Amino acid sequence: MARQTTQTDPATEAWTLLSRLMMSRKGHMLETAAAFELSPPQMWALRHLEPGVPLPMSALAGLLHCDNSNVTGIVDRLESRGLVERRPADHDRRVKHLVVTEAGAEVRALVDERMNQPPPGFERLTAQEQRHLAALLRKLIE
Amino acid sequence: MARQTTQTDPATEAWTLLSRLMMSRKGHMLETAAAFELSPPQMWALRHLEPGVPLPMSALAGLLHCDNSNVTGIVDRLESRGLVERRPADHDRRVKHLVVTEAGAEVRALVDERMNQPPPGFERLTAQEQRHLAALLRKLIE
DNA sequence: TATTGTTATACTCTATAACTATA
DNA sequence: TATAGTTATAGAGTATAACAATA
Repeated sequence: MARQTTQTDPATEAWTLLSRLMMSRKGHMLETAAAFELSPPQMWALRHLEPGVPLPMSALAGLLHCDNSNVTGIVDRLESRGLVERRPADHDRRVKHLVVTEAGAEVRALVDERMNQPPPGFERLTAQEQRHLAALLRKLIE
Repeated sequence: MARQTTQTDPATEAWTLLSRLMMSRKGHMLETAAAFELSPPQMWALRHLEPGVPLPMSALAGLLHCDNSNVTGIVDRLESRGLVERRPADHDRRVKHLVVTEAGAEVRALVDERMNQPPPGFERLTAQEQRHLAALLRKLIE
């Protein structure tokens, strides 16, 4: 008779708890996007674009895990609101670089501020526990 | 002159690391859904439906953070594949209960197995660190 | 009157395939 | 030939508003 070896290993348990925590934040994500009249993909695109760092369309497609053809539409809508701009790359004129405008950087900062806000629950951990958690996650991510 | 008090508090740092970790799993989520020919919302719906536990459509809408009218279409497609069934509730015939079929339960189990797999990185933590991480997350979630 | 789920509508996201302009 | 981005197309997700059935 097999022993009960699948008692749920600690890595799987930690990962499952972690997934549950993130799932519980989906509402907050949608509210944040709606607060700035952004669709979720538009918000992620804006968050991936660092002000002052031009990014090729195809690189954004990779970050968003979608096809290049989708990025065209997502960027169209961000550009029509003046949040990002397209600029042909110097080294290869097929490539278009995306750059965040000043207005885009402002919205992006507000979005980031809101999304980086730790969810309820963290205040139940002591400062030392919070630091320990951060240390474990750093080691996990490398 | 103000002191540098915003050194990034540990809760925000932990939360930011945590968000980064989950974002890095988006590709895995999309691949899992695609492997079972499910759209992301269809996969989430199936994961929210516990076999043997009937759930009203409106409750699922709440869990998915979307409007009731969306659930109609999402469930239509799951039902046409024989993964879930609609059943009028006894106590209130306006309500329709969703129940996972046997075929649905099988797909759901495979999806769960794949999604619960801890991502790369966990093997860099010792078993004790993994247990500690799980304990901190349990306290965080309550 | 209020609520559950559906339908109608319009917009966005999504992948695929075909196209363009560069390389 | 190959690649970056666009366009065309079809299907799915999304919210809003109007509706039917039920409470």
